[in-house]
Formats: sequence, structure tokens, C-alpha cells
Amino acid sequence: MEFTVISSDPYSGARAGVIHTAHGAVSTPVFMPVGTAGTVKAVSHIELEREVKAGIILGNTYHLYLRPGTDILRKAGGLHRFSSWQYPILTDSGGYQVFSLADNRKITENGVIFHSHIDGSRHIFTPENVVDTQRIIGGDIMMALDECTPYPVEHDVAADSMHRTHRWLERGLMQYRNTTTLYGYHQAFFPIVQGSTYPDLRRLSASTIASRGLEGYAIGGLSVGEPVETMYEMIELVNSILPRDKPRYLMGVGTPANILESIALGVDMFDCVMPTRNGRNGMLFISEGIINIRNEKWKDDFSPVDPGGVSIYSTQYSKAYLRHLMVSREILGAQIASIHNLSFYTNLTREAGSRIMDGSFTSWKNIMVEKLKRRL
RNA sequence: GGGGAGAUACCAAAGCGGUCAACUGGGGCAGACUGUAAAUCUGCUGGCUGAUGCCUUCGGAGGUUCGAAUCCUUCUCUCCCCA
Repeated sequence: MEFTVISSDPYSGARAGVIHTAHGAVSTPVFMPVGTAGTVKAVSHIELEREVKAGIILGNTYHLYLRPGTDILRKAGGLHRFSSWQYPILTDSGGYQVFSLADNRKITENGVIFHSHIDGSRHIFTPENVVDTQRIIGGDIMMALDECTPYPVEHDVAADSMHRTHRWLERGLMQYRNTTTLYGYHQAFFPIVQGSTYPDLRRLSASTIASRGLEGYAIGGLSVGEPVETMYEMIELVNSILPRDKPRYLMGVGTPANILESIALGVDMFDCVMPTRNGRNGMLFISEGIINIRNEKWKDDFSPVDPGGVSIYSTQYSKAYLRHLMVSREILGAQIASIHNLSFYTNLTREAGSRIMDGSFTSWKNIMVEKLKRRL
């Protein structure tokens, strides 16, 4: 994997670049739709390619390990072939499930013991076997097993957790280096910075991880409930330490405004379930702000979902029709909302990239952030 | 013509003397959602009120009772069965 910074914004930390992977090049800044269980919910790969124009999508180790399971994935020849997606894939390690499935797991030094949310069966995820599973899934970028700490958390708890994540990184890295791809192409391995909202921990975590000489670096444990300003402070601090010549991936973020602000702080890669999950629940991110399409006020608004949208799904269907579909719980409603939101997100990061290259990023970003936060 | 059942809030449907402004569903309205246990979850849904509280409601009218959606009389209307 190769990353090239093409242009840097003179007024902020923003940069535009390209990541070259075995399954193609990805322009950054990039938004990566989340496809947890081998599918970006409600969106086919055809629409993902043609309408969303997604350059790379996510898969999840925990979920894919449980279903369909590693035997099937190996027989299929990896997730690309299994799901018929020919572009890059990044797989999360299951570290987020340490946070989101906190009631079903136990953390030990060796790894995380999960009780399957599907059938209750017991499974242990170690830094090593999570690499093995990701080798089988075959993502272009694999993530180290980390512990996504909740917020708020005591300093000493956050420190213990962070140090464990660092120890797990060493073990995962060893496994990564002692194993090889199963399908004939390179897979990168990204470590994850933790440290909650404590500057000293974030600084230590970033410098520890930056010293590993890897192909990209992720920032985890944010957008878990902390004030947004605190999140930005942590990003800025971490990015001042992470290498400039490698991609920086802010995990799980966020709103359109969050993404633009984070691009300004030097983040290159994003993923978030918001455009899909919130979309399925009626929240639409459009050029003028945020709307809840289920609201009564849209019942006779026959204007396009987003007149400023780039996808035909945004411009062809009316708000009134989409509201009808959502209120009636029709499947098409979830599809249109998801495709619209995702195309909005990918277009936003794409435009950020072109603004960085032509030097207009910062002024544009400042206007857009205010606009995109508005509730209509 | 004879016999029987029933009328409760937007709809359906509990309740059968006080703890009922009235269970529960649906519908409606609004909110939440940030590396997806989510096409999920939460709240409100007679009026006024920040809360307490107050006022008007259970087909209509009248009555019994300290007190009625609940008991009695009567009227109106629905539905079912037998002719």
C-alpha cells in the first residue's frame, strides 16, 4: 500500500492524497461506507459503485467471524469475491464491539471473550487470531485489535486500557509479520491510538504507535459521548504526532460537520454508520442542513430530496414521496435514504479534496460547517 | 315476527361501584442514533398547566349512591341467530 500527499491546505492541516491498494486507488480525504456484515445495509454494490461512488468500504471481523464464519469466507476466496466487491475493503478488528457489546464480553490480557449476540456461544478474540481472521476476510487494510474505551472513564482506567491496547498491538504486529496474504495481494495493518480524552495519554499513545513504522494510523475511542470540542482537541494533538506521510484514519466519525473539521485537522479517512443507520431512521443530510424526512412538514413538499445532490436518488425522488415511503416503512425508503446520505458524504469528502487542491478549502469549510449543522 | 349481543378516546379493544383521564395494540406527532446486536429504540397522544393541580369525557336522557365508564329505567343506533 502506498500513500501520496498531493496537496496540502496552507490555512489548515488538511491534505489531499491518494492511497494505492491492490484493489485500486482511493483519493483522500475519503469517506468509507460501513458494511459490517459484508453489506452496506440497504445498498447494493451496484449502487455503491454507480451512485455512491464509494472508493472503499468497511467490513467487520467480529460480525463476519460469527456469520458467515471463516470457513465460508475462506472457501469463497475472501470477502471481495464472496460479496462481489472489486474495490478496496478495510476490516475493523472487533475493537468497537468491545465498546458496543460491553455487556457480552470480558477483557483479559490475552484478549476479549465475547458471548455471541446471536446465540450466546463463547468466542475469544486475541490480537493474533483477529489478524488471522482478517487474513481470511482479505481486506486491503486490517485493523489491530484495540479496546475502545467508553466515555467518561477515569484516567488510570484509560491508561490501563491504552497500555493493553499497545501490548496487543505488539502481538498483532508479530502475527501480521509472521503470516502472509491468502489471496495473493498485499494487506496493510493499521494500529489504533487510544487514551480517551486525556492529552498525556493521547500523546503517549500516538508517539508509541507512530514509532511502529506502519502504512497508516487510526485514531480510535472518539465520538463515544465526549464533547465535540474535546474530540477536536484530541485529533489535533494526535495528528501533530502521527507521521505526515501516512494516512490518518479517524474511526467512527461522524456528522458532515465533524468530518470537515477533522479534515482541517489533518484526517484523511473516515467511516461512520450515520449516513446508513440514521438514514434508515429518517435522518437525511442534505445540502442545506439536516432534516427528519418523517416529519409532517414534508408531507406535501414535492421538491427533490436534495436539489443540490449529486445522485439521481437525491434529485429524482421528492421529499413527500420519500416521507411516504419512510412513514409506510417501505423498503425502498431505506434504500433511497441510504444511497442519498452516502452519496452526500462521499461527495462532501470529494469536494473537500478538490478544495484542498485549489486552495479554497478553509473558507469553504467554514461556511459549510455552519450550513450542514442546521436542523431544517 | 321471535330470541340474543353490544354501543368506551382517531381506530381496535380492556375495564363491570371508588386506586380511571381510563390497560393494551394500531395509527398520529416528536426525539434519539457517530469503527452497526438498530428497516431500531424512546417519549407524547381530552383541555389548561413548568410541576402539583384543576376542568370536561366512556351512545342520549333520567335515576340510585357519599361516589358511576361500571348499577337501574328509558330512548336511539348497530350486530348475530331463528322464522
